[in-house]
Amino acid sequence: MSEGAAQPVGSGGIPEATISRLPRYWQVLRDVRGQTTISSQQLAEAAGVNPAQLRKDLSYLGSVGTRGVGYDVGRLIDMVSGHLIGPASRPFMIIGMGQLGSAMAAFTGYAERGFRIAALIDIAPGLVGRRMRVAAAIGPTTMVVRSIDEIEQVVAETGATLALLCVPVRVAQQTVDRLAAAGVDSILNFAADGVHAPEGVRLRDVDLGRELQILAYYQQHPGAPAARPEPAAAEPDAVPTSAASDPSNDKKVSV
Amino acid sequence: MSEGAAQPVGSGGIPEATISRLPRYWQVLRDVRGQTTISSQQLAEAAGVNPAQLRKDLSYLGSVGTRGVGYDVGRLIDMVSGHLIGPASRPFMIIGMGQLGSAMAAFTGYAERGFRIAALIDIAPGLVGRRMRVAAAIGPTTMVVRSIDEIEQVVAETGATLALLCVPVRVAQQTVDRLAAAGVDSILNFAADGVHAPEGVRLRDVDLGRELQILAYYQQHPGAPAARPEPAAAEPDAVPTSAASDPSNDKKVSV
DNA sequence: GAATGTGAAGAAGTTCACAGCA
DNA sequence: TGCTGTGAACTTCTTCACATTC
Repeated sequence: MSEGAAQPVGSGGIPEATISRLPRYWQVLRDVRGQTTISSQQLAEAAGVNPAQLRKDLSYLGSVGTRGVGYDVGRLIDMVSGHLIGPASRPFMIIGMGQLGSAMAAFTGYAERGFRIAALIDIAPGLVGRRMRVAAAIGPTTMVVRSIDEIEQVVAETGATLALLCVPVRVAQQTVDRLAAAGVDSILNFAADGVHAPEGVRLRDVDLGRELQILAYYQQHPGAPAARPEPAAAEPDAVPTSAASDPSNDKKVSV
Repeated sequence: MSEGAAQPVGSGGIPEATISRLPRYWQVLRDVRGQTTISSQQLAEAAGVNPAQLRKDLSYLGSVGTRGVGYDVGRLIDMVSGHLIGPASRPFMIIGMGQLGSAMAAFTGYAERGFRIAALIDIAPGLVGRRMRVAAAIGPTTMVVRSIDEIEQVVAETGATLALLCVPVRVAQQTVDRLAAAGVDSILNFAADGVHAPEGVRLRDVDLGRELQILAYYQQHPGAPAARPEPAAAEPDAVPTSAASDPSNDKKVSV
């Protein structure tokens, strides 16, 4: 059917903006696994987006809602995670086991989100070979830190081509190059300082300084539009003194 | 229409998309502090954006380039950081001194980016009162962890209304409410699990799971257009395969 | 001559509004 | 009746192209 509406994106078909929202939908869906169906209204509200937006986003996945009813929660979860992660849990490595890397290893949310730690990597002789705590699917466990010199072997053994880069800034570039050479094609970079991604590697920066600066901008410029249009009533800036907030989900000001 | 296409955004004047790019320009500018001027061409290339985009972005700041010459680097740095951070360094608090919070405290890039740690906060009796290492403007130093019960006082003393939230997910919401009540109006949230921002609070989520899922999507769908258009010039990048041995491995955890 | 600043064209993303199906 | 799916309107963002200034 159809033709008119051109495919919004050349290859994959799903617009970038939609992809970046999928994880949020997915998370909301996990939180409501109890119910069997959910309407675009409900899901959109919980995710903080417009219902039409949500329906359009889901329609890109080749949607399967039922008119008059809503979406089947279980089916939608499968569908979204199929697109995001694939059928099996996805292995990844943590590179650099300093404080940040250790904190990442201790994060308990991986399994739930479809990932699993395949290896911990460092270069320091003092760390390589040591056991460190990691959060696994079934409670915490430990894992031996391996050397970056074995990286090719680790990639071959585990099949992990996704890495969390937690090394100091000054070795970030060389480490990225090293990983790329070993076949890693996707890197989440916490060193974030103008690291250049080699051909064929997808690098995503998480830059603390950037996030802080953006927040600081909005602190300095009150009145700047954040993310929410939401007409709502103009309220006299009543700061809730008691933690209890009203349940009517007034949209967040997330910037 | 009346005013023509003048002010593109209602209140502040600067489009959101532009604001989110300013930190990147700023960082590039810091890296080239040596030269006195820079052209939109050069700056744009280093930042990985289109030159026209860059010029338009800068023009929102009430730009001050010189035709035929380029931009004065020093002046531009002042201008951009004036918009992002303001005249003085901006104080912030780290809430939750677990592994993640400790890693954040050790991050050495704050001063350079216009921020300074004003306080470390936790709730655990075992931590409150203890000294922890933090990276300060002049080398590392230590700071006493204070209780969240003193939060109002800390805010009053330090003037910090910006917080890095590094607490476990399950107490994230209540902590946010607590901070909001104490006058904190901007929060960078690492717990990131559908935390709701009280009225008047700007919450920005850094969600590890989300970032991973987005990367995983592109792994599964090669050919989809990613983030990097076509960044910097090809640099002759001497690839140091032998990673620098780094004894002080954990100190400079750059996050 | 060289590079900025910007109107206008173009692309991408969002929201509306309603047809169509359960 | 209720809610999805989607063309079309609308808004925002990006890029082009060129007049303008040094």
